[in-house]
Amino acid sequence: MSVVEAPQRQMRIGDLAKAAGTTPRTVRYYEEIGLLPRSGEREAGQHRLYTEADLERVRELLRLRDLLGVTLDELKELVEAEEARAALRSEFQASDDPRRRREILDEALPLVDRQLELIRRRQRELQKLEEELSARRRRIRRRLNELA
Amino acid sequence: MSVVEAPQRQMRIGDLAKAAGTTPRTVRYYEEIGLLPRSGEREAGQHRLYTEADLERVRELLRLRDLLGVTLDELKELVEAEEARAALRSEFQASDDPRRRREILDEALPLVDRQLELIRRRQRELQKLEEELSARRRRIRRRLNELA
DNA sequence: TGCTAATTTAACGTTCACGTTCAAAACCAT
DNA sequence: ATGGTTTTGAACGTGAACGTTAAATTAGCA
Repeated sequence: MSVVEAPQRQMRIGDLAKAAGTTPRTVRYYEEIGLLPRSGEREAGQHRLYTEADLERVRELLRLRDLLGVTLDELKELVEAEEARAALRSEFQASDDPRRRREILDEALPLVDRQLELIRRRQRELQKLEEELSARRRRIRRRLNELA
Repeated sequence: MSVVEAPQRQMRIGDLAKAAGTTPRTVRYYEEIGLLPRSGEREAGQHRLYTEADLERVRELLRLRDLLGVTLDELKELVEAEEARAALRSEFQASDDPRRRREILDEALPLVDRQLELIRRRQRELQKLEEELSARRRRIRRRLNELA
């Protein structure tokens, strides 16, 4: 394994925000409330630098925010330790110890499961709503037919 | 047709709110922004009275609000003339003229269709998200298996 | 008729999720 | 080194969607 990682094209907050379809302010805010990691070790004053993986994470957060109707606090619990998870992920890549790799995977699973649960609940609710509206639509059409 | 309607058990705002799982304040607020009808002719100062049908409407509004991620203004457009629609509905019941009945139904249909469109878009987005998360879940499980 | 609980209107307060502004500092290219 | 662009940190501002409070009515009941 190379200790020297692939160059890892870094980007700054403006590029990240644009690529994620949001604003720098939002990214900083998410960091502020602990929804995003503190962006590397910065000696106060230096610009934040992000990787492609960070971008993906931001995109996913925005998606979850929009699709599930959760507050950012709930979202934070939902992706709890998204920060830790990112750390784990790189540790996973770096680790050769099967016991450690297994621990990491064991932690990742319930996180994904919790997200899936919420999503499926939402799907069921929407499904029910859709069926009811479809039924209403059919009734209307039927009555229109009866008038023809 | 009886001009004297069935007694129509009326309830007041507190009962309505409780039954709908919300608060009187919210109901008044929705009336204020035109999302709910003005609740009968009240000579200023008198208590608002609601029917079972009103309750259903409130329930549906709350449901749409929670399930689609729309602002109340968007919701208002979405159920545009929910007020008018309620009026139309009772007019429909009262009308024997097929031409009028047809007009009413013709207006009701696109309203339902717009709601259905939004709901289905949401369903598609959630579906995609679910598939991606499921895939991630499978990858994790597979790796766990490989370690066993 | 008198009492109590619920409602009304109006105004002000609050929370969330950012937007806006600004001076100072950092970065980048030449 | 220098100029132009971007970021930083901090503070204040904002719109949506209600919550809270309070004084005055109103409704329901013994």
